[in-house]
Amino acid sequence: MSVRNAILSFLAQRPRHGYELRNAFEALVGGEDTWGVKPAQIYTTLTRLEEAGLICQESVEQDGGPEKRIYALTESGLLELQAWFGSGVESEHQRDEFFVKLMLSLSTEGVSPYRVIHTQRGLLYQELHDLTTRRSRSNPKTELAQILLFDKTIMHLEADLRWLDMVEARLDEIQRQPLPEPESKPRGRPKKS
Amino acid sequence: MSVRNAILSFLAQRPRHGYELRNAFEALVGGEDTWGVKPAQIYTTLTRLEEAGLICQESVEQDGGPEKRIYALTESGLLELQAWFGSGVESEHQRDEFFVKLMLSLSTEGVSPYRVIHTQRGLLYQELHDLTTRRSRSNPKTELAQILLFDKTIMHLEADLRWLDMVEARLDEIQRQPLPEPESKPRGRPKKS
DNA sequence: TAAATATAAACCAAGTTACTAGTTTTGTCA
DNA sequence: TGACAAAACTAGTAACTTGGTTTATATTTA
Repeated sequence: MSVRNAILSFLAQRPRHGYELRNAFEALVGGEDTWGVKPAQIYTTLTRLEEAGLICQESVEQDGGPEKRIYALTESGLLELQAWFGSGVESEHQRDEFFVKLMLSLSTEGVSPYRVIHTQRGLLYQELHDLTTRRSRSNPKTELAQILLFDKTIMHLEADLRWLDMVEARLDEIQRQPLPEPESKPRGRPKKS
Repeated sequence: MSVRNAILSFLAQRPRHGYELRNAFEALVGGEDTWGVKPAQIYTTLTRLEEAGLICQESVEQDGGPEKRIYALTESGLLELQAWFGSGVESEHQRDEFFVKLMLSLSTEGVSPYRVIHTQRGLLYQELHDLTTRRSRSNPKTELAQILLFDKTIMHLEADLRWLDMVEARLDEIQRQPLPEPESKPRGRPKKS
């Protein structure tokens, strides 16, 4: 979704071709190691946007080298973009992979939930360390936006670590509660009872 | 990925058929409004897992009604599952849609970044309110796991809100910094230096 | 007929792997 | 000095994977 809308937004500034869009995006998010977007993704997204009528091919340059398909925003593309800016970004509510893993580890024999937590904590600390290092290497005079993005991720990692401690402390309690295992219900409309 | 691995984990307990797996998953994550998984996703995932050789059809029950394809875990499926439990869940590092939107709003005319922040804050407060309500309606004697999952999401939302304030306070500063227009890299073979 | 179990086929959107092919610059060697 | 290979950039295509949705189905039972 981000890449898609970013393309629309760049094309709202002026018509561009695929490679130009890729560079613009990478510059915006902070380069390869932050959000490396592969060239192919730009082009597949462009064709999908064109199919949807949100952009159109304006012209094809060919100054000696390979072709440059120049895309431009259509009216409906502009509307879509404005709708995006006007709406909020919903969080991935409750779809937490680690939570699922932890719950499953409680009901799977041969797997220790404490070990699962331990492993996860190790990974989180690792990621936290990497990010703080990279954050401290950034220049606040020119890369403030990047630093703020680092801060956001760091805050999330710290929250995850606090949560992990919380869960670990109450794991016995969770384990004592009945596991939510539904038995297969009988076929057909349920009895009125 | 979660659904996929959850299926493997359920099949590790005992062989089951599609609908049974769906019920097990919904019971685990807490029902429709938390993580509604459509039946079709279970079946598509099952066929993909079978193609990958991680599960196999053990038998087909047919007690009068429609067939029930019973799936079982294979050895390589068990290995895969253990690998999953043994590894950590990596966070979606730095791929933040709202950050992209905010940055784009700075360089798109006709869009106010303050408005974008305002809208997002409204949505976050809304989500926070909904979650705290639902959390308070849960029973800690029987749904402790669910409550902890609510807590995790709530902690993330709170972090997002704090971050939003932080960013808003420094928005002028960000705006004064040069927009990261893509720097064109030097072409050709790099100098030996 | 209403409501539930149980499954299948077709499709979709985001993103990846692997590839082609030309361009520009630098390094090196005969 | 001239030829040429090496390395990186520019620009794009095709095929595939993955996670998920839409829609349609048949069956059972109150």
